[in-house]
Amino acid sequence: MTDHDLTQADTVRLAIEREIFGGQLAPGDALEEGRLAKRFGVSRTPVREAITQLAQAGLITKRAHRRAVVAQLDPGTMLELFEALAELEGAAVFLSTSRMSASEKSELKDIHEAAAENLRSNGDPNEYADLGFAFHQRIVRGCHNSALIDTTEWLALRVLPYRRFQVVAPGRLQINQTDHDAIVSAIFAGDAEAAREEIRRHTLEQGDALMRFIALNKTSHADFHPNGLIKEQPV
Amino acid sequence: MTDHDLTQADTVRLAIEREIFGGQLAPGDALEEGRLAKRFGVSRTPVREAITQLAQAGLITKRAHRRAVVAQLDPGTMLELFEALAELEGAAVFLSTSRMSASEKSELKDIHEAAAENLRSNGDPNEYADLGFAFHQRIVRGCHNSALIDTTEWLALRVLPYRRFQVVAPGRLQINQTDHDAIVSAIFAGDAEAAREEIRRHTLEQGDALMRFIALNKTSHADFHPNGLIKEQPV
DNA sequence: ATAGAAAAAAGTGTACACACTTTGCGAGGG
DNA sequence: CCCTCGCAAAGTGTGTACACTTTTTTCTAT
Repeated sequence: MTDHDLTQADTVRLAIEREIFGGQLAPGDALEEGRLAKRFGVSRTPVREAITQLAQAGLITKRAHRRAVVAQLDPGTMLELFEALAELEGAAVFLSTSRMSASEKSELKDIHEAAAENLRSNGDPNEYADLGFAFHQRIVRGCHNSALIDTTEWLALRVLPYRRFQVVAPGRLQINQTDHDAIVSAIFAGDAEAAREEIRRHTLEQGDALMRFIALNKTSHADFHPNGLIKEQPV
Repeated sequence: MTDHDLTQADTVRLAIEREIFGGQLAPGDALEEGRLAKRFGVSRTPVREAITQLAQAGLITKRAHRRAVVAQLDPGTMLELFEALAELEGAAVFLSTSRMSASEKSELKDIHEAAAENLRSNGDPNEYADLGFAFHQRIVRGCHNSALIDTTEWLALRVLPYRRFQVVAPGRLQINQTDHDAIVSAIFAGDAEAAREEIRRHTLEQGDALMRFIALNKTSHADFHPNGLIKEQPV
């Protein structure tokens, strides 16, 4: 089956997610069931279901009889989100330090070194961002506790639409890399408590920097709207 | 308006939630859209939406073209859930220690002492369970970070259907109270790190005890359907 | 002109119909 | 006897119609 057992609602949900993460749908944009239905070539029913799920995931907000909107995070909420994320990643790395297998650790080191190389050779900042994401993911998944992993990644997802702003913030990348250095060292030294502290500080700082950057570039998100760049899979 | 702006889907969702927490719907029970629709006097559409939301929340599991089922936690998953919960509560108390207001702290102390009194006078175990729930809730909410609070309580919710087993486990209550003692002391001493360690150990131990108890009473859950053993606190 | 009310337009919530998938069961071959 | 294949019943996924709510526009009176 080419179908992979994905229901149409799933397909639509995935597509919308991609558009949010890709930036075609910016925070604050309205999602109207009818239009989406026509655009994806399905009826409103699966679109509606997709929206419900995305709302539950916190990616979009929805109130009865009102249009659904891509979740918009005010500074306070975002700060809380990053603080919570910092704590969760801290908890995860605390466990990961003693639980990561040798191959997982070496994978982490590989990612870290690839990022360093990217930085040294002035590579593509987007690639660096991807490596940063993989870095955090590798650490979190190293705790081998799906409940904790899912919870952490779910939280990370909610701030993901905003991370695109960070790649262009000047000077951040080097600081980021130094932080990662400290984290890797702590993990390889087996010092769980130190690893926790390092990643907590790091993620908090990341959120702070992101907020400052957004505050400075107060221009509307609408600037980033090439719109319709993604074509979805027709079953 | 008596309606309070709740859509029918919301009403159904709330009703099913209550039945799960109340024990009328035990883990493993199948939820069939048509029957529920008839029972609640609505069409399948809102029922379907409610089920989707509950599935997203992890309270029920759902796969394409198959009946939805009240989430059944195998021992491994439950252990993971408690471990994750222990870490989250640890993170929360770490923040709470320095953030709880004087009145919040005294509230916590009141709850703790009421529980002690209940124990001393051989009071109602269900009341003690409620106080235990309130104890944890008060601590978690003391961190004043809604993202962390929501995440933690969401996780706690997933194991709630199983907590009903614990109240009857022999000897647990006294151990529980001693643990709480240590936690309260650490908070009042302002030792965030100690508080974190205490609550981590405590919650892990709680999960362990629960698992042992369930393993011993391997009989079907259906036996425990006397309906309303635990009363939940809305809002 | 302008504020307010009334009506039209747009959009969401729900019911119902029907196609497609899964599941349970019974008949026929090994 | 039991395994398998296939058919019937049950149940889910989606399209469509319509009622009800919100939003926008238009019309009226000051």
